[in-house]
Amino acid sequence: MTADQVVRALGALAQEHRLAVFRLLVQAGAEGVAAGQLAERLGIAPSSMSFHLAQLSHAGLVAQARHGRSIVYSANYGAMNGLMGYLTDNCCNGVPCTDDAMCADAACEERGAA
Amino acid sequence: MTADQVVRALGALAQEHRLAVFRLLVQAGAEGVAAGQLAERLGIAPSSMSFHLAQLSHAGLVAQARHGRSIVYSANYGAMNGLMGYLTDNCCNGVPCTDDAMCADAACEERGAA
DNA sequence: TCCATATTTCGATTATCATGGAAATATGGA
DNA sequence: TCCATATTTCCATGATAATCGAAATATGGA
Repeated sequence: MTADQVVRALGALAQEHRLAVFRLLVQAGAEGVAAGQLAERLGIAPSSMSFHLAQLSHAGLVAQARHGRSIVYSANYGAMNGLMGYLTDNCCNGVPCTDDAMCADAACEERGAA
Repeated sequence: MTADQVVRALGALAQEHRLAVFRLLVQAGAEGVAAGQLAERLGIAPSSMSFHLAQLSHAGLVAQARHGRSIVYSANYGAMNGLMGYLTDNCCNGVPCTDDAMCADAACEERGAA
């Protein structure tokens, strides 16, 4: 994952509505949620939701599939894990990890100083 | 960590120069790096660097300490770990973690479905 | 006190983001 | 074919972000 991709993924999640959308999609799992339902649940206009979904899609964080008249969105766990990996390396690289940090005790030992 | 704090932290990192700054600070460790050195290393104007450092500081991701005439910035690992924890919960909550995912095999078992 | 260094704040400019209504596109069913 | 539903694209608007030069603030030393 390149730094440019990381910036785009972070930017995609760095917005109240988009973070909420991603959380909903993660909770929904592989089944996904239709665009209209997302707009209704968050109380924003369909066109605004479409804009946000495009950003998430452009960042590779969500996948879309047509299902009848609806377009169903689902979370892309691979992209999220890639982002987490980059941040973990960033968080722990070259410095002793703190003891009370989840990032340290679990992830760092797993991945080493890669 | 509230959703609002998470959005602010993500937004702080979702910029080429600020992500680079944070990486440099993580590499530098507790010693930190002065504002002027950061600006010189990244090749941007001091005032621009000050703007970016203010964003990182406002998000709680960096700490600052005056050291003579310089102001030395250092990474706040606690805030970063808080962000990682939120994202980990977001990434794994309620769905079966994929096998090839770092986020899954290490962090999820550690934290459970909290 | 006076000056040089280090950083921030201010001001102006340009670019990008977020929003929703209106129109366009696509699908399914009568 | 015709219509209702679902979503996106287009358009205009207001808000926020990123940039840098210039001026202001703070520190240390002569």
